[in-house]
Amino acid sequence: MNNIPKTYDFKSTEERLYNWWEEQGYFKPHNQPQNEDFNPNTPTYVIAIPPPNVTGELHLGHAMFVAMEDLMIRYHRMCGMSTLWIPGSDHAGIATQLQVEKSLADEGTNREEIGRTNFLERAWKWKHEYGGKITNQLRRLGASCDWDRERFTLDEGLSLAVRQAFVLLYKKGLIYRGPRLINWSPGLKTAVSDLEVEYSQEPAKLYYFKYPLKDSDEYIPVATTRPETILGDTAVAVHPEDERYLQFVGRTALVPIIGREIPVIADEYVDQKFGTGALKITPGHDPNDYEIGQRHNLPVISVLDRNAKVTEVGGPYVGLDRFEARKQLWSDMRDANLTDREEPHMLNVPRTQRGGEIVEPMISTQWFVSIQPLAEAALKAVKDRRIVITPARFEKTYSNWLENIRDWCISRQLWWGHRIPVWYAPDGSIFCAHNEEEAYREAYEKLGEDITLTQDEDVLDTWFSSGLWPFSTLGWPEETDDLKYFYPTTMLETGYDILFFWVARMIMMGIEFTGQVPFKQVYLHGLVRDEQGRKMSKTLGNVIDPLKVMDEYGTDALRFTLLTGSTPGNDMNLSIDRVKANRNFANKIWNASRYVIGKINAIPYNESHNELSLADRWILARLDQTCETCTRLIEQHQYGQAGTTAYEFIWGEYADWYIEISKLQLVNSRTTETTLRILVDVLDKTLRLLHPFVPFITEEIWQQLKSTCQERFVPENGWPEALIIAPWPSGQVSDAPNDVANFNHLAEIIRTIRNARSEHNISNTQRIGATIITSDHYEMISEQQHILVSLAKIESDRIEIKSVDDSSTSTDISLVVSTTQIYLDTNENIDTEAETARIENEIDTLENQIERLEKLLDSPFADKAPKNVVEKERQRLTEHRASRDTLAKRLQELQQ
RNA sequence: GGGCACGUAGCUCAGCUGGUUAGAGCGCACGGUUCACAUCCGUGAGGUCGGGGGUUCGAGUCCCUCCGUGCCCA
Repeated sequence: MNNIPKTYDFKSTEERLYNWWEEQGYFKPHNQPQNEDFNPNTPTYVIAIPPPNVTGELHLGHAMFVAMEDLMIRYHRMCGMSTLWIPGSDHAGIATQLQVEKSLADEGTNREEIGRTNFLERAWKWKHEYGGKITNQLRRLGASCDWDRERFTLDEGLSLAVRQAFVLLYKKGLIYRGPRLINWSPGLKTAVSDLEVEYSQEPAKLYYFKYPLKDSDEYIPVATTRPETILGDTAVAVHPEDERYLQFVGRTALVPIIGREIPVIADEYVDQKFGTGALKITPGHDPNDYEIGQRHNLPVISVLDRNAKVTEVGGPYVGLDRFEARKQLWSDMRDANLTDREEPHMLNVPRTQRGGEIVEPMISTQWFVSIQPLAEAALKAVKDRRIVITPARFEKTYSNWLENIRDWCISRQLWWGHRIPVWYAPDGSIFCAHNEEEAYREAYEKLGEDITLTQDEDVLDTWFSSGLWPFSTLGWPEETDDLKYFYPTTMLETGYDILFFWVARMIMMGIEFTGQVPFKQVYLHGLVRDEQGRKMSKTLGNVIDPLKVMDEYGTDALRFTLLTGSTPGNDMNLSIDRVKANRNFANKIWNASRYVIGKINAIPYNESHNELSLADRWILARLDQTCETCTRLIEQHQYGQAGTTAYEFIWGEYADWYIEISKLQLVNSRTTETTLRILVDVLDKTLRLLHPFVPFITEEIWQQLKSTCQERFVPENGWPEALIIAPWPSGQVSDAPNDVANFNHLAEIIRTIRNARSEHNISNTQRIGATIITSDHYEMISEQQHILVSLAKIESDRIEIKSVDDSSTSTDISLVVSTTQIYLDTNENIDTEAETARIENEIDTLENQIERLEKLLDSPFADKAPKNVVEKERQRLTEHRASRDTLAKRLQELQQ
């Protein structure tokens, strides 16, 4: 009868459908400059993917952004916009280089040994071998991006964009090179930006010691967390109002052990309450000291080199590792009687984001972007709402960061990346150009032909190229047709953790280079954590692999869980139980559809009346409302709510009620065809609603529905080729509130009867008698009698609908649903005592409600609250009173 | 030190601009072999929304404060 399997098999579906979609070209914008019938005025919806690292392996963060963005893309595609999702990946400078270096190490060599050219060859080879992995995994998630437009940050085009951006900024004076205090990673041997440093609270020691004063036995007590930096001290500072030490200001102190002479200065920065209240100043290795040093014109001494080993200024300690030097120096100071004591102390330790080793602040010559002017423009774009961030609270975070931003260190001492487009002549002249030829041309002009240039050794921060992503992927700096049509993009969706790293920088660079904001909306999702709310980490062993989840429960289940289990900007704890529940949801969709398709196949066409039943009108009205609600919620970025709404509709209303009722209507030849038509119509539209959330199952079942219906049932504008490009169902607000209210009343009666049956342990197969007394619903209930009979398991010739209570009813159980009275005749020995108790209990609750409502309506509420709200409560009071009276009467009868 | 978020049923989470005895899924209890589905159906128990104070006719939903958790910035 039905050749559709009983359970949805996602394994045989997902890959097949994905490939088909892609082959059919559905992932491409339907309107694009390459088309012959291109219309530049067709509205666009464009998202540039947050490019995952090429070295990356799929994790739930990727799953999250794909679920969100694919939802946005699919929704807008169905809405008819020319929709483009640009995929790609970034070259992840440090991560990739580390990977390659690791394999070199395994071979017993290293990058210095094989040289830059060979190293890059190796890196590219690595990229070609493994770089496709992550993008294939994105496909697995169902990402409907236009793969023909896939980009990689080291592509030729994007590299050109990077050089162009650099040259433009340089010529504008917004890029400079110079020695500054930067964050140095001794292990990676490169500078990193402020953002790439993470701070962790760690137990450490506070070392108290004596700073001897020149030509005196006196000393200033000083505390430090890093004794090794004493070697680089260039001052001792005290607070200008600190009476304890004021006398020393202006005198000269002697650096312990090495005896260098340094001044004692006064500066407001010093915290009198911390340590001894006196501070040693090491401008070469501490950001705060650096600033104090600037204020007081102190010399800057670097005591540590690129390997974090002591330099020659460190006298006897030269060559020692920083922590070794600490021990040695402290021990020597102890011998010299310069130490006081050590105290345990919680320290804010700066560590590199990658690798986690302790960052060494040090002076180094690096390239920087003067960020101030860019930041101001970026701030303005959000302030005047050319860019809107969701959730809004991140606008504050964004502003706060940009208002306090510091220049961005963009050079990295790596080989894998965009090499800085700057060439040096032997005389030190600098030529910043798009390429070597151009640099030479300029050099010849200035210095004559007999000259050799050498290019800067460093590469750029990966984020520098990511910052250009929304427009470099569209062809910038070329004025390509794509750029003209698709830029600015519409939405930037990503995790809030890279708001600064990426989003802010794209906004700054987008405005700078294109004069336009790179996107109009920003939507930030939260981080996915484990069930206990812990961050997933390899060391904790609590990492949930999305691939495994998809293997077990299907992609749709994972996507739906991520979408409905999270709220904008808030972290979510992923529960596998929920994924499982959503797998069941997919199966529910499957089986509801299986029912419909099976019925169409089983029931031959027969002309029937077009008159709609209450249930028909109800489900159609509810469908309209659901479409309207889902659309509104999606437009408001409340994606989770939208998904839940559709979920509840198809399961709780369509499957639980309408399908059940359709079974009755289908056996009646007068209503068969109409019922089938409505079954199809509602299912079709609901599948459309659900498609952006659960694309695979909906497309799969929709195709079957379509081929089953063929010409027998055709939607308004015909059957589209595929669900992925089917028009989004518009929801006109239904004008049938009565149908909904009536149906709800009917359903409530059924629920109440079911409830009573269950409480009295009446078996499901046991039919019972029922008398319904209703004045205001008499007609409706009479018409819907067959539904009552069927869904509440009532004996069809033992049901009676009355409009007046003639007190002739024999009954075991008495029930009340607002103004409708229900009397059940069960043929069983109903425990009178239990029934009495039940009714008494019911009356009790009603009395409480009545009392509460009477009080409420007697309070200022009655005239201060809006009329409709008051009216609702009045209504409720009336109903409760009626119910109470009915039950009281019945109670009396029982007690006679 | 500054800022933000979170704390709602045993568990994982919804609850939009405040509207009046709080919702879902899972779990639990009871009952179900009807031809869509046991990855199911029906019924039920279970929170007064971290504590306290305030604004309001009315607060889980706004304000203050305290406690707890997490994050960001310095």
